[in-house]
Amino acid sequence: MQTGFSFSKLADHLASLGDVTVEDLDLLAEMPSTIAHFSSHQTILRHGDDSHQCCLLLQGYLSWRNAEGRDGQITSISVPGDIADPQTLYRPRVHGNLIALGPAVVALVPHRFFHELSARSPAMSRTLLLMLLSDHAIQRNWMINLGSRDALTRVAHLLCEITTRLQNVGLAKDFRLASPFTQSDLAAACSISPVHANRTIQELRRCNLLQWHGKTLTISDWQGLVRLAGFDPAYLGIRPRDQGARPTQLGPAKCVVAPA
Amino acid sequence: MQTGFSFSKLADHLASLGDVTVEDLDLLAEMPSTIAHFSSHQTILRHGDDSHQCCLLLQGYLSWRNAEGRDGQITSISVPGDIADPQTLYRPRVHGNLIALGPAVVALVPHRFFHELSARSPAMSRTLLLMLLSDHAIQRNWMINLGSRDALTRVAHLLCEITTRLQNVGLAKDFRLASPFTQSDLAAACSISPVHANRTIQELRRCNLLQWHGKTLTISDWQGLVRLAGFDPAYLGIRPRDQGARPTQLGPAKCVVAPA
DNA sequence: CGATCTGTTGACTGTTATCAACTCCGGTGG
DNA sequence: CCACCGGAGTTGATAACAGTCAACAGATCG
Repeated sequence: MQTGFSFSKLADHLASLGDVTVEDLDLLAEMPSTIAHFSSHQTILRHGDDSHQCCLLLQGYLSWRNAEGRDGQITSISVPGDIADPQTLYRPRVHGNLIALGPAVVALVPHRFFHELSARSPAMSRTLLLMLLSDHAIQRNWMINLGSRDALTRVAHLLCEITTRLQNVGLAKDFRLASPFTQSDLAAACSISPVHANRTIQELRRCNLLQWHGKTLTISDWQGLVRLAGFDPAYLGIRPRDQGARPTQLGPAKCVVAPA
Repeated sequence: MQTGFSFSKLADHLASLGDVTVEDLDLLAEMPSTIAHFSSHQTILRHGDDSHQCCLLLQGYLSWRNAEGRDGQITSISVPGDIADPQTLYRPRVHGNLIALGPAVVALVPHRFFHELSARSPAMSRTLLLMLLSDHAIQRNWMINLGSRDALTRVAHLLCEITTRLQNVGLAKDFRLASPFTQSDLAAACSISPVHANRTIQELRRCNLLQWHGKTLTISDWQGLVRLAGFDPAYLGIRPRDQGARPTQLGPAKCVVAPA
């Protein structure tokens, strides 16, 4: 599945959202892009910037944060196959800071490509819109997470969501997922203090719900975690895998240049 | 300004978001609608419903809630001129419960109208999209409100936002706004307990920032409230009033029927 | 004029933040 | 190879903010 850097995860993501045909997904093969690598906690987009390209995440995690660096609340997390900044397609001015959570690989795609794609394929246009709505639904759910759950269930719910979204693009097989982020990052996403995040994770470990060794997080009791979090994936607006269309073949991306 | 039930507030709202011409706004005059009145805490859309019309709020406030009735966290508040459920334009299945905050008057507009409007006017199509993005930005800001402010500044920030959005459609003149909602509603929007909301409001009163008598809330020290809340209206994506286009003339809505 | 909802107050409890210290680890440079 | 360093994880003590419970006052409405 790991054919270098490819757009297959974006294709998976789009296919899970709406009814797109194989022909639609094949249009993605023409996507022009610049591949960029970022190191942990590096700023990708700064508050107030104007952006004329989209950040398509290929590997790792990205976060939208209130402030730069390690500080500031995380308001959103992107997983591979996500377009981290779809809003800039319609309003280039960036609100908030887009920051890598651990090392990340991003494909920078000119807005023009998506606008032309929308013009050529009504189905793709609609699916991109559904992507925006899905983001919206995820945000609303984060609000509920912050507003009505305590630290333990909050962390549990976030992990359920991330895992489900990863699985939607073929990652987190066997409930084993990369965790290049720190406990403080997790705390920033759940709006709890790093110290309390640590205690919370210990509690989850003690309940034999998960293991977190090094840069790998293993969920040992998925059903238990789902029950604890009260997690219902319906809000994500995605369908079970392998029902949607898949592109006939997607080669490696046309890598124009690879800046640090 | 109160020419019966008109769509002028929607026009104001749209004009504040993007560059729409007077001709674009005139298209709204053809909007077919059914006027509906709702009483406080009445459910307008139930979780799981399929909706094929949009709820354009004419008077009062609407809330999206986690649960029906008075319970459940509020994830979003609509003010007059808002389309409460723009998501249903693209995904009819409703997530959450749309519930009136105090008595409310709503124009029910078939989805078809907005789809045809989008097809006829690219500017309107774009502006409707900007409306969606504005909702998104407001949500993100609520997350920050819940995650990084204490009860006092949380309530203050919410009141600043509501006031600004009301002023954007010509309401809340002189910082005097209708408050048909209860303290418990406010608590549900800030994710604090009703008791604590009460104490918080008393604190705001004690600081001479606002008065809340009966169903009218008066902000007596706007600058002070803004300072306390750390409120910056930039995220709303709206421009100062009276710069955008205005429709030539908008008569009363074609009122088809007025159910209770 | 009673019933119900809303607002108000006090006492108590509990979750979580904060502060501080310490360990462990990976990297870096001497 | 070792000493050092910074970041990350861990632990305990304390404090603050907010939730809960309970009771009552005032308003509103049938």
